[in-house]
Order: sequence, then structure tokens, then C-alpha cells
Amino acid sequence: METGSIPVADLPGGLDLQATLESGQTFRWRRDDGRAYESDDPTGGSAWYYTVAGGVESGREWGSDDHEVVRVRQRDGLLEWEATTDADPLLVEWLRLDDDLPAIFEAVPDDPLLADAREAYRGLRVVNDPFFPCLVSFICSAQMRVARIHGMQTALAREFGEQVAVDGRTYHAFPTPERLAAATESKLRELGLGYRAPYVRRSAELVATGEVTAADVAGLDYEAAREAMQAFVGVGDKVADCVLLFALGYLEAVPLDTWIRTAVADHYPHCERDSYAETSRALRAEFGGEFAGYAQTYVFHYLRTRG
DNA sequence: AGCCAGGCAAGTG
DNA sequence: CACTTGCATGGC
Repeated sequence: METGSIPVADLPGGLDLQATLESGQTFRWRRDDGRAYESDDPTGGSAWYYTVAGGVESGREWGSDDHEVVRVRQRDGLLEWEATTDADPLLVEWLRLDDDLPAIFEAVPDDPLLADAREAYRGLRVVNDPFFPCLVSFICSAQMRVARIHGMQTALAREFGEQVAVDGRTYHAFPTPERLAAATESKLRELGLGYRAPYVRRSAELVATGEVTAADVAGLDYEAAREAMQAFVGVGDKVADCVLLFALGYLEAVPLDTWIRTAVADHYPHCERDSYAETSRALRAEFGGEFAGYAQTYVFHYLRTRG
């Protein structure tokens, strides 16, 4: 393994690795200590996390036969890594380390809730995940808790993901679209996916055959992109917003889940409308537009962990 | 025991 | 278009 480190204390706004990886944006990292993404425990502050990427991922396609293992931990102002390749550019991409957080929050209002959330999780960054794992994760997310979504992705990787052996340990990549398209619905149900099983299988098939891919969405204006995402099965407005925000770089996307809807009722009642599109548009404006998804991500994590 | 969790698809009016 | 219903599953 190669090793390296990134001086994240010097980045504008810093980095909170644990909050970034465990706030329900990404489900493709695991902790060495085996703990699930749920706890707000202080020990996670220096835990090792690992993931497996397709080998040509920095060139952007998921599903290569080659894979790279990347391990990271945050300690003493550094993001330390061990990996089978140079992980610097991958981490900058995945964790959006080039985002200037103070500049982003210049564009976001400083209401009491947002101020508290920012203060609680300084350095939390919106992730930029690979498209397919993000799509599958959020199809699975319907009516599920964060820890269980994470568990489902772990099960999918164990069952259908390519094995990668490094330094005597076995890692599992996230399954390719082809492998999930070939899975049976009943097998997926055995892994706990419930009624989401046929959605995952069918959407994987759409990607595998090329009928619908990220390329059909990326580049569209935000609201058109949200509509286009719904060509996938198991993707409505909310899941579409999550994939746009966490994989396709639409930082203005504001997913309206049950937590955010509660936040609207409690803190932004003037944003209540009678449709997803209208409420989303109002809250997007309330959160300053361009980076509204950043504000949403802080509020979601804050409400879910600090009540 | 009931309620809830980062909702969605299909059917009806 | 809006509204209703059915759908898995585990934790509190």
C-alpha cells in the first residue's frame, strides 16, 4: 500500500471526516472497528474507514475489473491514507476537499438552526460519491433508517461485490450494475431489501444495458435533472434529489425527507406548500439557492443526532 | 403493540 | 393533476 496525508486543517472550513462519512450521505465506507454509521460516538473521530473503488474511477466509470482499496483516518489535522494507488485526487473528489466552506456559507443565511448545525459539525462536507452506489443506496433508503441502509449496502457488497485481497485482508467492492441486474429479486429480499428489491434490480438493469445512465441526467438544469432521474425505478422526487446532491454535484438540491419536512414545519412554516416541487423550491430559496443542499445536509445531520 | 424510518409505484377519480 | 393504498423490516 502507498501512504500519504492531506493537511485538512489548512483547508477553508477544515474537515470533519466522521460527520461527513456517517451523516447518511454515503454508504460505501466501512469502519475498521465494525461500527455502523449511526453513532455520534467520540471514538469515531480517529477511526479508520475503508472503501473500494473501481480502478478507472478517477477516469469516472464504475465497474472496471480493477479495484483500488482506500483507507483513511483523520488525526492531528491530517487526513491520513493508505491505498493501493495515489489516493490524494480520489479523496479530493469524493470528499469535495476543494469546496471553500466559509465561502459557501456566505451564500447561506445564518438563522438560528443553521448557525447551531454549522457550529456542531464544523468541517462536515457534502460528498461526491460515484453515481451507481449512490443510486442504489438511496433506492434502498425508502422508509429505512441510516444504519440499516448502511447494513444493506454492506450485504450487497459481500454478496455481489468483487473481492479484493490486500495485505492479507479481503475487501468487497460495491457490485457492478451487471451483477445487481443479474441478481434475483428473492435473493435481494433475503438481504433485507424488502419491497425495494425489484426497484434495485430493475434500475441496475437500466444502467447495465445503457437504457438510462448518469449521462442522461448530468448537465441538465437542476429541475429537469430531477425529472430525468425518475426514469430509474424506485426513484421519486426525494431519492432523485439525494443522488443529484451526493453524486452529481447539484449543490442546490434540497431532498425533502421526513426530518426536513419536520424542520420546515417547526422552523420554516412559511415554506410549506402543497407539492414537493413547490416546497422544495421555497426551502431552496430560504437556504440561499446555489448551495442550499449544503445547508440541508447540516440540518439533517444536526436534527437526527442532536434532536 | 404500535409507530416510525432520508418514499415509491400503481390505481382511481 | 391530486389523492389513496399497499408495500418489508427491524428497533424503540
